[in-house]
Amino acid sequence: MTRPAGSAGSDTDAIITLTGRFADRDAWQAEGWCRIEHALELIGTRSAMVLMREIYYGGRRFDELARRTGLTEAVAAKRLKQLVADGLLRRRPYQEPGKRTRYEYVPTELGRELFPVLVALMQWGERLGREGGVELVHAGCGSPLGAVVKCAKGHEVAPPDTAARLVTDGNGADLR
Amino acid sequence: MTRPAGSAGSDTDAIITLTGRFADRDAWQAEGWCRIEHALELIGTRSAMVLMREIYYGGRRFDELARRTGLTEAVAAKRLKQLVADGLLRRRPYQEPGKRTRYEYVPTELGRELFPVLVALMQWGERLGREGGVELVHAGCGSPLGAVVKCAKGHEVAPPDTAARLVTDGNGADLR
DNA sequence: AAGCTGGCTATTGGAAAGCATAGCCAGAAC
DNA sequence: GTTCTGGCTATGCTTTCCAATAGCCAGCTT
Repeated sequence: MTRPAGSAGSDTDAIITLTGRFADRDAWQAEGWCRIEHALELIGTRSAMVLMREIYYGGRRFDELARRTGLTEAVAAKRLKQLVADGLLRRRPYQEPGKRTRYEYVPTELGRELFPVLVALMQWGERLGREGGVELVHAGCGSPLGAVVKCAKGHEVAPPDTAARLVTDGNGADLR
Repeated sequence: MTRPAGSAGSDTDAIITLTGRFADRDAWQAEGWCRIEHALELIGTRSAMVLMREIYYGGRRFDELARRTGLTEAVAAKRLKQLVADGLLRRRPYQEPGKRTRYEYVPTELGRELFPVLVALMQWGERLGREGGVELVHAGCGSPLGAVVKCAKGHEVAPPDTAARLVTDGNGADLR
């Protein structure tokens, strides 16, 4: 299908502004290139997300993580193993007196960098209107947290002020 | 299992600071209360996420959305229907000359508010090291976007400065 | 009226996610 | 030794996700 130029919906409700070669969406596609898809390959399951949530709440040990997420031990073990393999968590030995050496799961730098994703999801989940729940606040002033989109130079950016840019891999690879 | 007080891992790697009644994780659990889980019920599938991504890139019509996400038409139709039912998208009639009236999918306010989630995921996905891809930048200055966690009063907040707070539903309901 | 087309819908099947239950194993307690 | 326990591991099943393919239908064209 060839889309008549400029006819695909009014642009009054466009969210991201596509500029340059991106303006014609028929000329490129994001499949396989998309960083969101890459991210979802690692944390795209419910079990991975709720385990990382519990890690953020301070859970470290296997039985606590399994119990508090409501996952079965089998699912928790499998997913924790994968999160370690993917570099979000690290196994760290510990030993309680009179007990054998065990391992607890602590976040790596990559795991910590998931913070804005978790906060953004919690913020959006609040919008869904179900009352109650746990809210994150700034320990210093007590105000609730939110994720704000800013550019590297510090400007706050709303969706219409956003443009998409192609990043090549240096090997001359191109979109599509 | 009763966890000996203060023994569950060193707190040097704690991410979120739990205060007050939250300090004892055995006294509460997030299952069912968690806003992240609520959010994932709506956008927890890969198909929902990539469809919303294409909506952000400006895709509006069924065949374009299906084609650019790489989803089959059956999956795209089912997921779009669900996204409309959940209030992230809205069906808007359009008619091209000589064609019958059709519907395109435009984001609602709720759908637009997903922006920080998408940006945070893209930012984190970039960290995974795979080269290439589409990057979002500020249209004004060209710098790449990121999601920054701030409190309502405008302070930037790092994970250790974060506290968790219980929000009741006004009916005296409590955690667990 | 007949045909074409875009936007779905239905069916089938395979893969993955997740639950329930049971079993295994290293090592401390005894 | 033997027992006990926490942390997994294995097995079987159900559900959900998604691909592939085929079919349906409103209404525009001719």
